[in-house]
Amino acid sequence: MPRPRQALLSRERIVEAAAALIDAEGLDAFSTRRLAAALGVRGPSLYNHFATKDAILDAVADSITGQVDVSYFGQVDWREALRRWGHSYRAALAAHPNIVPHLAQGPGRRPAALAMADAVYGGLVAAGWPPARATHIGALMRYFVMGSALSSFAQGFVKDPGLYAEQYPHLSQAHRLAEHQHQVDEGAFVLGLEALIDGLSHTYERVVGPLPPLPPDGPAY
Amino acid sequence: MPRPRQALLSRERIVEAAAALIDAEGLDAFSTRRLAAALGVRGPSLYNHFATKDAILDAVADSITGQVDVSYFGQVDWREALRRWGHSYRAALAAHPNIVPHLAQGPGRRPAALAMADAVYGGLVAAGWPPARATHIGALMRYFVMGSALSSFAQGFVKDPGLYAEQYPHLSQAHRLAEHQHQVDEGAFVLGLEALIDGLSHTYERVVGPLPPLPPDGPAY
DNA sequence: GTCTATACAGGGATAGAC
DNA sequence: GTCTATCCCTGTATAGAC
Repeated sequence: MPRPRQALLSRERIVEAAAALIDAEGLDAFSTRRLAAALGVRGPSLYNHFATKDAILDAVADSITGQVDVSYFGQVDWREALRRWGHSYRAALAAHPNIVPHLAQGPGRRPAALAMADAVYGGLVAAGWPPARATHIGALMRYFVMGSALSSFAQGFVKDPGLYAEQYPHLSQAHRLAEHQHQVDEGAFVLGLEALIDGLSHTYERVVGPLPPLPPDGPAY
Repeated sequence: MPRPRQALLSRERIVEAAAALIDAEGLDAFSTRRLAAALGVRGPSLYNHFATKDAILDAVADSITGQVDVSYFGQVDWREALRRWGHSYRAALAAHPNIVPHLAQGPGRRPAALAMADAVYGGLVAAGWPPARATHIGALMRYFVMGSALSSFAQGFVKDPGLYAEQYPHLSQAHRLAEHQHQVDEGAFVLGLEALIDGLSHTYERVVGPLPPLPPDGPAY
């Protein structure tokens, strides 16, 4: 099948198939040859569209980051924007847990990651945060969401109860955690996110000035 | 060199050499053959001491987790213990940034990680936290420290200013960040850690009861 | 029980033909 | 723009020497 008049591959098709393969079989199963096979093509053909395997992974990561909603910044109070961004960010990663390990390794040159950082930074500065603090808040939120996604989708505690009995007295019930891992992850994430927002609100009042009370279920303001 | 009367290898020597190799050349350069060469031995010899390459990585990861100091729990106020644990945890990871990506993928069966989780959980419960919340707090702190270590030691923003100009209006100064990445990481980590502790203190007061004021530089209590 | 030699299947990436 | 052929490197299974 040499040189069809209509190109078989495109960056979009490759990214799409790569995401599907990683979602279905994990990062380890993702090889250039397997990806090519899924596209009805031979391995080296991919190199006409991407320079390296890593570039393909970056593109997949970026397409996921692009799904994070940062539109809240500038529309609602920064506390609420932070909350919604955190949930949207985590949800985007949760939809593709298998590439989170790659995603976590830095914004690098991925445009969507930079656009996200830009929106968050701009929104916080517009809300009154000093630029240096705005940078810090964007970073620490990323830390928290990334760590949460990574740790959550890695299998946490092992199922075997015998592993824990006696050795780790306080964790004797830990095998139960494996069954409820999802609830734990969710609970830990929400508790941490709310604690962060609460703590940052106090920092804001110390550094910038008083904050308006949040309406219980108010419209954008 | 067949069968020396004194064994060349031991689990300790392997773990030590593996950590050194990873620190020096990164996770990618870590192959069984290269590790064996560093130990004056051939690749397959390692399999007399570890079942898989991954088991070696787990052992390295565990030895690093083992350096985290959790002795504060039960000795000082839980807020202060959380603070010191966070710093110790992060420092341990910062000393070996290159294996953090592996470390981040779940406590799995690594004894030191379990011992750490046990100590934290026990300390928080002893301090009055309900068990479910104690679990959540241990998890969310791990999220934050892991995310921080991962994102920090991944190269964050790229050095090239041209990449940012125009495209991301608020980040136009971002190339400066690359130069000061370390300060940003440190500042973001401290800001986030303090916000978390502050926010959790309020949760404690809502859920458990009043907290004693912290002495400015007090002894253990 | 500890090492060496050998071998295999699979990986990422390149060169050159069509 | 895709192919084939090829290179070198990887993890690890196995068999045998001591």
